[in-house]
Amino acid sequence: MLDKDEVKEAIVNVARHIFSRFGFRKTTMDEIAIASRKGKSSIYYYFASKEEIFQAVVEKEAEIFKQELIKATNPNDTPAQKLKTHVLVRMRSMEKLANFYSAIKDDFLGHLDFIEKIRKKYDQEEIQMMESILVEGVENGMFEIDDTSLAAIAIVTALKGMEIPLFWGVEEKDLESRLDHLIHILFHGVMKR
Amino acid sequence: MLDKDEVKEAIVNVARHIFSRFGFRKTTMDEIAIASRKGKSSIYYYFASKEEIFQAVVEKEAEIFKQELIKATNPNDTPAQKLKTHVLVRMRSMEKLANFYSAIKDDFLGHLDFIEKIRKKYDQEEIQMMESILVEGVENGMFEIDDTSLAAIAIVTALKGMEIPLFWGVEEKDLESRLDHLIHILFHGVMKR
DNA sequence: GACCATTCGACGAAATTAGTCGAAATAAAT
DNA sequence: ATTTATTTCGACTAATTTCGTCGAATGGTC
Repeated sequence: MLDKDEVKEAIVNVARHIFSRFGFRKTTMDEIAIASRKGKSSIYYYFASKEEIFQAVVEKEAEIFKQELIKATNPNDTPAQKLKTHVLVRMRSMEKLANFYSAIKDDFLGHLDFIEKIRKKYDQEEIQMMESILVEGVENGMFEIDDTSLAAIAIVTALKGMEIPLFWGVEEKDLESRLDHLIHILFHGVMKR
Repeated sequence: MLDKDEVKEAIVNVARHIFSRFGFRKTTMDEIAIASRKGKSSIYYYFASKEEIFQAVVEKEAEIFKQELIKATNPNDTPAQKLKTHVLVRMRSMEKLANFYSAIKDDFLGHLDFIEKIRKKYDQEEIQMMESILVEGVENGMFEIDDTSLAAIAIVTALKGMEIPLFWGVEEKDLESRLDHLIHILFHGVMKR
């Protein structure tokens, strides 16, 4: 027997696929119900509204990115290696996230406030992850940073602001060198000479 | 000033993108109008109904496949090389076509007759292209076929029936060898020893 | 000006959809 | 066994969306 939260999660997973394919407006509650193999009222039993499911989906999307970040990071890596992994994962998932957001961009004009709220929360977590990498680097003597907190904010913000097209259409084999180049630009001031 | 057919084609091109992204049902005439930078009535001035645009889109989709086939074929190639190119282009575009049809598969249950009609027309053209390759091969003395017409039908039908998943997820580097294998299976009885 | 080709916004009838309601089924508790 | 709480569902409605129409406006050509 499935616990309530598990059913909710199953529904969110189904909804995630449909939303990311068709966007908010073009996704119907009936579709979500059918794809979840549930009656429509059952969906409303777990979620108060279409927006509430969507909110859960966005949250899940952010959570998945975070998990990928954690999974890809090897604790034994040097801080420099961790930086590279972080950037790599972010760039990879950026494409996915960009697809997701472009699928819904037409549906919300302006009032994306709750999405921004979720983003902000996960941005802060990402900044913290980044800072712990930087702190480790400083302790190791590999990095030279006065204010790691500020530096973490600067780096994550820079990554976030980075235009994705920079990486679109880049061949897999060229990605590595371009990544190195990017990291060089970003972290040149951080590494100890 | 644009001629009437050019405007129609421009609209079809716009509609093609929207239909292939959202399917038939989830694509609205207003969207097509806005994306075409036309008033909605103007769309209806060129096309009688949503289905009529869609029909034109399907036709265009098939036409594009045909053009790709023609473009990829080098007249100076040997018949054997032409066979390979034909199979390669078909497999590549199959993926695209499959995406297109999967986007609309839920919208029409059963009554896809006009789509089948268009397909049939283009299948016949493809069979003729195939036959001319076979005939050339026979004249060259490279192939040994009694009834080229029948052989062309058999080969194209076989290609059409081939499951796409056979090629999905296959790495680019492995594609070549798998293709050779397929061609060997398909054309073994045709090549002169 | 008269004529044709093309464009358009506004409108209505029909279809779709978000969310509700009451009830049925299922499990848990007494 | 009976009550109670949890979960499921189809049918319904009010509000929105959407296809296709209508009549008019625009602009070019004779």
